[in-house]
Amino acid sequence: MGVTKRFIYTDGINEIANIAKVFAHPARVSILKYISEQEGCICNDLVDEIGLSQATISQHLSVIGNAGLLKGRFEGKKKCYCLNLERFKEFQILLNSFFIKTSSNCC
Amino acid sequence: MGVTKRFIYTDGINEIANIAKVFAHPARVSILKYISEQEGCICNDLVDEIGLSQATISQHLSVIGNAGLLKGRFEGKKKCYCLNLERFKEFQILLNSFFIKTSSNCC
DNA sequence: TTTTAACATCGTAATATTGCAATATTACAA
DNA sequence: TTGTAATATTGCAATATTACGATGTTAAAA
Repeated sequence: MGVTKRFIYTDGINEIANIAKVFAHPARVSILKYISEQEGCICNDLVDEIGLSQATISQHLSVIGNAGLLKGRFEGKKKCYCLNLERFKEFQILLNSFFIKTSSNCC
Repeated sequence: MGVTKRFIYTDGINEIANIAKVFAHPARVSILKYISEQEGCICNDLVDEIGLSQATISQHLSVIGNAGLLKGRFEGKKKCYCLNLERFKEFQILLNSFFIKTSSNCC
């Protein structure tokens, strides 16, 4: 018990859930918001900005990154994280189409 | 440790995360999809349809319900669950405005 | 009244997530 | 080289989530 039974759902359903999971933590929402607000590249100002430890921020960044939402490149020892806009739009479209398909009412 | 530090984020950020959390499990995505596909009112066909125990489905329904996404009423011993369309649209709008505000690129 | 069907709730086991300190790792600076 | 700043990874403690059996609760059926 305790494990999500992913195999009983369609790929489409699982995909929506996986996308949502990225946004399901305020730290990750904050990170995305902050990154998109910066003109230039940002690094771990996120640690100061958000107020979680460096380890924790790095962990959240990897969750966001694994979802394909980040482009990161090193500039010397600093790392620049940027939004992968294409993927981000893809997420928006997928979520929206879920909303649209799911908006008929039964009662 | 282990607790999400909600107090360090703005209400807006927490709200997005809370909304996303509802969709962050495939069972809940399935339930919403299934409910919206039914013409009339549905009950716990969800148990047969999805293949989780009645207790588990009921639990997920209460998560969805607590988010304000369900209208439920009893018809005899059966309970009819319907989408609260207004709230659902609200979710869609909130998520979308997050996407829009967050779509500028830094690199 | 008793039974039964349709849910809800409780208790609990299994697993996942969150967060941080400590410890790598990496690349520049001295 | 050695030191150091920036980030990643590891290990672990605390808490949350997921799932289900067992047990309520309630309303119709028998």
